[in-house]
Formats: sequence, structure tokens, C-alpha cells
Amino acid sequence: MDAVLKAIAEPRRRQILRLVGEREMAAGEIADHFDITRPAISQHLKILREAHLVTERREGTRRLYRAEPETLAELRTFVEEFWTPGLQRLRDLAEATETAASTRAATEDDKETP
Amino acid sequence: MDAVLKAIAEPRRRQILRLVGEREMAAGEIADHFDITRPAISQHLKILREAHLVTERREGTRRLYRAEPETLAELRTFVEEFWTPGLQRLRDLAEATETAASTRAATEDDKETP
DNA sequence: CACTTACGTTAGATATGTCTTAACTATCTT
DNA sequence: AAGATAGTTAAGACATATCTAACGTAAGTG
Repeated sequence: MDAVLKAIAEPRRRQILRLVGEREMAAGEIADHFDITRPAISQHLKILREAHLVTERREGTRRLYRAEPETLAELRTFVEEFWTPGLQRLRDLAEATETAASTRAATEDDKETP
Repeated sequence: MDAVLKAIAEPRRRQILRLVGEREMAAGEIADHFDITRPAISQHLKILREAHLVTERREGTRRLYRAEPETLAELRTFVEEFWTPGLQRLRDLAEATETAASTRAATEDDKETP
């Protein structure tokens, strides 16, 4: 998952991912959408491939890329699992703090040893 | 959203996020969970703060951090919107291709034998 | 007030990423 | 076989990230 998160942290790679999410595309066709050189795109594609965010299919001299929906699904699951019960508690706490803004240390007695 | 994605691309920052997602925590307390120095943690916290993934609250000399559920919700929405109709079409296409010819995908990240 | 506690910020070293140019590989065409 | 086409890999320049050590700051304490 680390590789996935690092891969999507790059704006161009997200754009590539959107392109090959629409439909299968050859490497050169992808490169046409950008200002940077083809080798740079090739390197981005390698990172996406190694993160299993895209798959490659060879057809003659061309290499056709497409998004890998499974990995995207895993990413979605991963992000959703950051939404744990603990977070829901924090959400409630934030609400309470806003409502009674002047209340100090009403609900937090976590550490009191100086 | 770019700041959010870059922020969560770092493993330590994700771990910090999990810690302050459980409950509010002081900076030093967070640092105790890691091998790296306190300044390093402070820098990570700054990045998380600037991405609005955590909020800071001062109490005496301490600074208490907690996760910001709203930003996490936005992240979740963002990731889910990568799941467009186009992707569903690719999913179907992949199924059809597998059924028809059982083509081997070219995910060769295991090419280390010299 | 000086002193401690809790943190942040700065400066600089080292590691990682991203790009370009040049060279390379594989496939198709003639 | 030679050349054209499509794409990757390699080498190196430059930018960005991440860490440590040293210093700075603000709030509490004797």
C-alpha cells in the first residue's frame, strides 16, 4: 500500500491514472497529454505498474496501459479504514468543544502527572 | 488535496495520524512512539497541520493534536471518485479478456535475477 | 527574576524524486 | 537485412524531502 500511496502523491501520475481509467491507452498517446518528455512518462508508468495501479499489455510495438480497478478498490478500503471508531469519537469531541467553547478539560483527563 | 495526498504518502505521518485518530495527544507523547528525534516529529506535524489532517490546541506549554475527521472524509470522497464509470467499464473489459484468452498480465516487478 | 519544561524553527547533511539527453531493445515494413 | 516506429533504460543535473544538532520561544515554577 505504501507504493500505491506514493504513486498517487504525484499529480502527473494521478492524471495518467485518470486517462487510463477512461480507456486503454498506448504509452505514446498518454505522453501526448503532457508537456514532459516520453521517457519521463515511461518512468511514471513504471512506478504505477510496480504499485499495481496499471497493467501493461503489448500489442505489436505498442504497450497498452489500463487502470487496475482492484488496486484502486484496495486503496479505497484502506482510506475508509482510517475512519475508525476512535475517529468518530474525536468527531463527537470536536462538536462538543465547539458548542461549549469555554469548557476546559471537561472531557480530557488523559494525563495529569507533571 | 495535493497536500493531503503528499502528507499521507509518508509512513511515519500515517502512523502519527493513527495515533491522534485514537485520541488527542501531546507532541512529546507522539514523539515517544518513534525512534526519530522530536524536531523531526514536529516537522511531520507541521505538514499534517498544513494539510488540515490534524488540528492543534495549546494547553499550557503543551500542544495537543488530534485528527481532523473532515479532511479525512474529503480524502475518502476523493478516492471514491476515482471509481468512475470508465473504471467500471475497464473492470468488465478485464473480465472479458481473462475469460476469452487468459492473457498473462505483464506485471514484472520480480525481475531481479542477474 | 532565573530555571525548567515542552515545543518549534533554522541550518545544513544526506537521501529520494523528477526531469532531460543519449543509448538501447523489440517489432514491423520493405 | 536495413530502416522506421514505439517504447524503455541509463546517466547525470537539479529539486525536494527527511533527518540531526543547535538555537529560539513561550508558559509554568521556585
